[in-house]
Amino acid sequence: MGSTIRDVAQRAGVSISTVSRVLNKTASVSEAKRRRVTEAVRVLGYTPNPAAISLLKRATSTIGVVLPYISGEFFAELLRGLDDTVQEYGYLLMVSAWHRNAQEFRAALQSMYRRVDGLLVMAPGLTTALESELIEEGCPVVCINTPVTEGQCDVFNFDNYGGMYALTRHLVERGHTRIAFITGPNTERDAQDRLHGYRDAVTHCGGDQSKKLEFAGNFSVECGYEAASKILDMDPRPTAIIGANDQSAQGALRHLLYSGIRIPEDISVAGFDGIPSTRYSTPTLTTVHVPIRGIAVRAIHHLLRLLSNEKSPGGHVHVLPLEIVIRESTGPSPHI
Amino acid sequence: MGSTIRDVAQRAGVSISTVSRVLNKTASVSEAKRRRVTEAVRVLGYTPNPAAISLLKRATSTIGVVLPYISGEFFAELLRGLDDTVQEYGYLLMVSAWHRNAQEFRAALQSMYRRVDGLLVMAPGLTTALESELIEEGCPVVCINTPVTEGQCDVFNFDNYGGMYALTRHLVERGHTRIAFITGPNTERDAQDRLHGYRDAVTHCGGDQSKKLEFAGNFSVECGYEAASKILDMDPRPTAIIGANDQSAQGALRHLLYSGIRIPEDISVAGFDGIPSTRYSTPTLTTVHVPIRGIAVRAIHHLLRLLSNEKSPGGHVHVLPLEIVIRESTGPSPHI
DNA sequence: CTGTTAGCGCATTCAT
DNA sequence: ATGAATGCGCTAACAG
Repeated sequence: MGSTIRDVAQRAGVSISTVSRVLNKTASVSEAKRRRVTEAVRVLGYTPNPAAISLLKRATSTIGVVLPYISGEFFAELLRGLDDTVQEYGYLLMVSAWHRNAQEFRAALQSMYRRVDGLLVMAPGLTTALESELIEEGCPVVCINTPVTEGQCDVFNFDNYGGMYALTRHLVERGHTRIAFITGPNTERDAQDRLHGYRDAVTHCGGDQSKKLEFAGNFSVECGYEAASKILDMDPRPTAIIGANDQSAQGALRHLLYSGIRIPEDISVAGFDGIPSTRYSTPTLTTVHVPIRGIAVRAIHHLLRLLSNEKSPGGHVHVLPLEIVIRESTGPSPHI
Repeated sequence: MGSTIRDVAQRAGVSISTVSRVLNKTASVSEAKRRRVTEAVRVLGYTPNPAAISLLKRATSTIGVVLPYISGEFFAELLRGLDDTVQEYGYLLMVSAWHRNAQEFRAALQSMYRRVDGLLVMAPGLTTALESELIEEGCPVVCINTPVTEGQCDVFNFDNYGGMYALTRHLVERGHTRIAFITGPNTERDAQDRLHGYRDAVTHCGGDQSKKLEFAGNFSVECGYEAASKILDMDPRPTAIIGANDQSAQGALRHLLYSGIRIPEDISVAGFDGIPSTRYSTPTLTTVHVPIRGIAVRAIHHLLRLLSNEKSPGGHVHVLPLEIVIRESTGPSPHI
């Protein structure tokens, strides 16, 4: 280890260009020298220095991932999808999380500068000010679940509005009129879209529309737990609760069960995201399935295509439709 | 973007060495030139090319993370802990997962070569053959939850054996004698240690010791679900089930509830890891808490110390004690 | 086919 | 205090 191309050349008794040619198959080399080089490489355990290649070729074989946070099943699944996919193409993943503030977002972007060939960004709370910086990053950028407006980079979004609209309508159609809603962070677009989907569905389909039914949350289990506590005190009491994401719904579920409420006889609970544990919550959680892994794979494929110049960024916004996963048997269903 | 130190020098009317000196504060520069340089840097948005620095300094400000798989809450929490910590020190995280086979492990290691200053490896199924390659990686390596034997790199492990021993003993003391166990992958040391902890506790404390009570699993929810199905058919039926990890316990829980079994009146269920959702499973899951984030922080600190030559690798094995988290109220407890 | 040479962008001597 | 020159490891263009 630690050997350079020069060491290999010396050991094989050839010039460094010959070594390079053998390694990169960039020109034909006599069989004799080829074998001597190959052998020397093996013995020395030689691996080209990525920094030198990067300096020369302006490419790093690395994809940068910038996420608003890393926690919960959602991100594990996302990262796994990203990693699996880039590995297929010989790329590496550089990961950096920021914590919902512009400065850290900038820092994360900055730190990736020239360390990655392309960037995969998730920034549900992206502002136009930050957006301009994204574009100037100097490398192809693909966004996931991010409100990009200026059409400078391609985006893969979920139909957060439509998914929540459908979920809410479903509940109204099942006879619920007072449906409480636990919101996500009001700085994030996906959370806002879900809120609007809920509001519109309630309005259009004949549910109670009242701001009092909306409880401020932040996508955490804890906020769901607290919201449920307030919801139970309401009079008249809502007959259904929707969490802006699964975690807040799970928090609510937790509190209701503790309070002796029967689900769904007394109150129905639904979430959003379709994280694995919704399948084995008790009772299992009706939710809207977000194909996280699928979007990860698609986004990476798109990004790699941009890198190979097969495509140019067109500011395309892909909105993926979402499907409700209905699980409302009283007891747990056999599906896991 | 895309500007080099030469561009900055030209714009400021100085030599590149002066620019370098200003940027790195490596020598004193006249106030006038300093300001011209600073201004030029600002206007051009200049950032040094990491590849050049890396080539020159043989350092990348990057920590590599090699994990056996990325899924579930466990890894999300681990990664979050790692990322938070390295960010404090201006490092970046390069992540690569492998899927329980030696070839992918080698590939992951290989791909990190010279791209990272240090390596954080988790390889519960590490064999001695692979271990030797780890050592030759050419950069400091710190392991987590990995059976390193040759004492060449430092390790932070959990007391998997002791934790499971304590958990099993706890159940025996509560009157259980027939305790079923859902194992983890038999290629992984942590899973084996947990199994041995279970066996020894049963033996020492007076439970039924029978291989028939052991069900082969692989840390997944699904295997727990299937194992529970077989366990229910046993005669006499076990009165308790321990999953080698929380996910398999949750899978078992899921099946039991579906089958109308009351927990814990009919059968008690316990897991291992203490992932967040054990707090809002129904009923909440008794488990052994593994301080994932804590170990992530410690391991990174240790690795960074190695990098700064404050310490040299001594083959130290740190075994962290584990604590049982008992949650066995019939209904969910108010703690979330 | 093969060896020599010129940079990639930068920190670092070495002169001045 | 500052500029010129060297080289980190490598590929590619250039001569043979």
